[in-house]
Amino acid sequence: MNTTATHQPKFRRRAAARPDELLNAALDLFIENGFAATRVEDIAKRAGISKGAVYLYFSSKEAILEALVRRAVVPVAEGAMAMVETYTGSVREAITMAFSVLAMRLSEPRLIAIPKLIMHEVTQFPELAQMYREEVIERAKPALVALIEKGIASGELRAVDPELAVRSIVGPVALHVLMAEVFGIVPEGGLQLDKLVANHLDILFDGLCAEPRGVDEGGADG
Amino acid sequence: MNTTATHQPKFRRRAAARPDELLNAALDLFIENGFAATRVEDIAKRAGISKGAVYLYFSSKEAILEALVRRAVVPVAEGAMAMVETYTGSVREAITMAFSVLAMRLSEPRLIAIPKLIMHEVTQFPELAQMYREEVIERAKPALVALIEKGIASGELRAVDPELAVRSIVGPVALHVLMAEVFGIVPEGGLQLDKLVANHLDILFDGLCAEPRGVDEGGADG
Amino acid sequence: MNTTATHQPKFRRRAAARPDELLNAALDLFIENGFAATRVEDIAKRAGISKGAVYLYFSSKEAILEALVRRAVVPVAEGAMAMVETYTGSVREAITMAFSVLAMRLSEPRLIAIPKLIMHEVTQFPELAQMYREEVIERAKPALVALIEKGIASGELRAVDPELAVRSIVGPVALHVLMAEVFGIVPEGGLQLDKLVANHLDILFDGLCAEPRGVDEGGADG
Amino acid sequence: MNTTATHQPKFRRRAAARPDELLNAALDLFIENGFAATRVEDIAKRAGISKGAVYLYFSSKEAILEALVRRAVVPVAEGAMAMVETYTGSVREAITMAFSVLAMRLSEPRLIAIPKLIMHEVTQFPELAQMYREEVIERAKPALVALIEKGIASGELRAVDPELAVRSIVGPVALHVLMAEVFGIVPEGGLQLDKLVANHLDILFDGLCAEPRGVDEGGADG
DNA sequence: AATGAATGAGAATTCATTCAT
DNA sequence: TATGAATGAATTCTCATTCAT
Repeated sequence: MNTTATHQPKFRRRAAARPDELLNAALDLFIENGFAATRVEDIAKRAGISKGAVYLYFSSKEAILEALVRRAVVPVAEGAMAMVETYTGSVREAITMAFSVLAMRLSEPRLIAIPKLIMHEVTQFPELAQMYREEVIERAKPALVALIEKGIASGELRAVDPELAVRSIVGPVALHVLMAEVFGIVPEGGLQLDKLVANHLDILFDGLCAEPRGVDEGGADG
Repeated sequence: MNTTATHQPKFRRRAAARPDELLNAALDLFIENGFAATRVEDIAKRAGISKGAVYLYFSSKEAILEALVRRAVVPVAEGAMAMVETYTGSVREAITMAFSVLAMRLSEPRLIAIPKLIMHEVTQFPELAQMYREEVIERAKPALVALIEKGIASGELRAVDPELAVRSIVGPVALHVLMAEVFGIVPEGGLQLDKLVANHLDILFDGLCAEPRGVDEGGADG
Repeated sequence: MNTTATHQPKFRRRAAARPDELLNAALDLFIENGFAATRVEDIAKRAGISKGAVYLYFSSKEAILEALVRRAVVPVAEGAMAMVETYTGSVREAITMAFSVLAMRLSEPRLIAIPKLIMHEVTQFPELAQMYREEVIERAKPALVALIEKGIASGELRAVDPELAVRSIVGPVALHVLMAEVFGIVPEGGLQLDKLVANHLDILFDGLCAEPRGVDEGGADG
Repeated sequence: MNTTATHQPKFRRRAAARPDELLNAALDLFIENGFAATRVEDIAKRAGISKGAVYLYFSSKEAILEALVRRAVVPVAEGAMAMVETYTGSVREAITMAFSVLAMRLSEPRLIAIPKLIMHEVTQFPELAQMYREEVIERAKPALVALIEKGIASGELRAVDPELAVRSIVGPVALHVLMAEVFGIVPEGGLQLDKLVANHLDILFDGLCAEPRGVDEGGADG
């Protein structure tokens, strides 16, 4: 937000910081109570300003929701899949690495909150889902698909359908998080995403079946 | 409406059917517009009765939602995993069979609608999620876990973490449906759940990796 | 409102009478405080119902204003100038008669209130003025113009511009009322519209009449 | 905007002109949108200053309206009817002359705007109407009444009621303007006040003039 | 069992006005 | 003088729920 020479205005009250503070406050409350059940006044109060002041920064409650998603979407879209595209070494390593990053991100409550929020409000505001799809999913998915295609071409992977394989790769992690967030099904000891990822990658790459493999069943636990 | 000469035929006399008709109407509307945006009067109108009459059958709008979930939950919970528990033959066959049933169910709009609805409204009504968890998930999951444990014990499967493996099994399908329902990401030609399932089971059982395998049957296309 | 057989529903609360009661209440308050300063709740209270019930009958506050004007406009438009069109005898008699009717109408507070209301709110709701113009003015004016034209043709009146002469006929009465209503300039003893009309007609006709004049230069065009 | 190196020129330094600039801006906006629909910020923006600065010059929005009327009222009241009072020659000439001045004034949008504004806002701010009455109407009217009385006394005019005759004189012009301003009824080719005045005076005087009549019954009362 | 008129709490939004800078 | 961020009172409209009929 700052450019280089840092002695940012201090007069102008704090107009510059406000929008972000408001979005943070709104995100907290939307997560907690949902969009509909959150009153503009609540957002204002949590941000430490008055109800009216909110409208100095956002034209409506819905505009807050939209800005929230947009703000979250931009950085993800930017650097997100860069690493996958520039991987060196095996596909297995690349995906493993990607997952370690993904797992880390999914553990940050304020990041995972955005897709969750979209899930909740998609009925009322389909444009949010569209924005998320365009900015995040449609960028990340091709990167993974390309990765798989390269793996197949190089002979590292079997000839599976790359598009659908992406579901097999990402789905278990998504479900794990969803179960926790929506249905409150959390393993003892917390999400333990790393454990899930390890188990999942093991299955993913080497298969569930024991027999056909000559080598190393080794297993799931990290 | 009539006052003195009263012997109104009033074709509608199947009061017993009413609750179900109301739930059907409500489900349609909840799916379409979400719970909050659906007015009780809309439900009444679609069910062909008056707004006031709704309250003869349900004590509140929320009670309708709850009844909706309860109604959907019971049959699923009952017969659902029976087949898995009584499987004969290999684990691979059992899971494949289970998936073919699951895929069929997920294709029925009125069935998939329920977990979707819960996803949307869980913030407002956590008890719905709890009910679903208790009645559906907590019954289905142990069945699958047991299946995997048996497979491991019999040597058919490698020694993975059974709890987490369930995510690897179900996750991709869940994600596929979620992508379609929430983000509108539908493959050309429709959901094509069968194709996804085939590809997924192939990966699941035999792994993505080509090399270690002696046999490569080439995979994905169903 | 009634058709012939009169034993109107008495159940249905009193839905049939409500809109009119509401309009009456609204008119009173709009006159007293203006449109903007009248709260919907005030209207409801005066009509003896709740705020919410107002919206069962009118979709918005503005809709009330519009209905108010429309209601007032219809009957005026209907029978209003019929008498002028079917006059027998001299133009002087016809206009004199018309004025006696007009004066009577202008004395009814609830009738004069409508154009006053329009005057006040025309800036916010130009469509009201348009409606009034189309329904009332554009019907009444041609009737008077025609009357004058006939008078000129028959030699009873001098050759003045009929369109503009209408202003000379109606203007003084309008101004009299306006002065009273807007600026509170009321002659001692009340409006005394009859006295004004008598004086005005006297002036008007002894200028309009051709006879006493030796010369008739034909008048109006500058 | 500047922070440390402060010697802002700030070209605007004619504080003395500000109130008038504000009133001009306000008048424009009040005419266009009405008092209620005009925001203080709009006035400020049009006057080229900040919202807050408005309150350095006027204590409230209402005070602006009041000042507006007061400013308009003073000059009119001062020189307005002087000419009528000092007329020489016939009453007919004096009134004709007065009308030519009046017509000119009524054509100036910013002058006619004031009584229009009062008309619109009189319900909310009756004191405006009172001010206008006292300062403008109550000065102009007596001048005209006196004029007529003199005319009657000198035998130039018939014995009409002078007070009421003023309505006959001014009313048509007022109505003409009102029709245009409120109901949008404008003759083809614009207001054409001169044409109306010519026609009106023709009608007016050949009724007011005593001469052509053989008999003078004296007229007006009832 | 059924109606639909009526209620009233509740929330978003606007804008005149204040005040720290 | 001047700014513009901040305030908060005020008002429209919605809709779940009740109840007289």
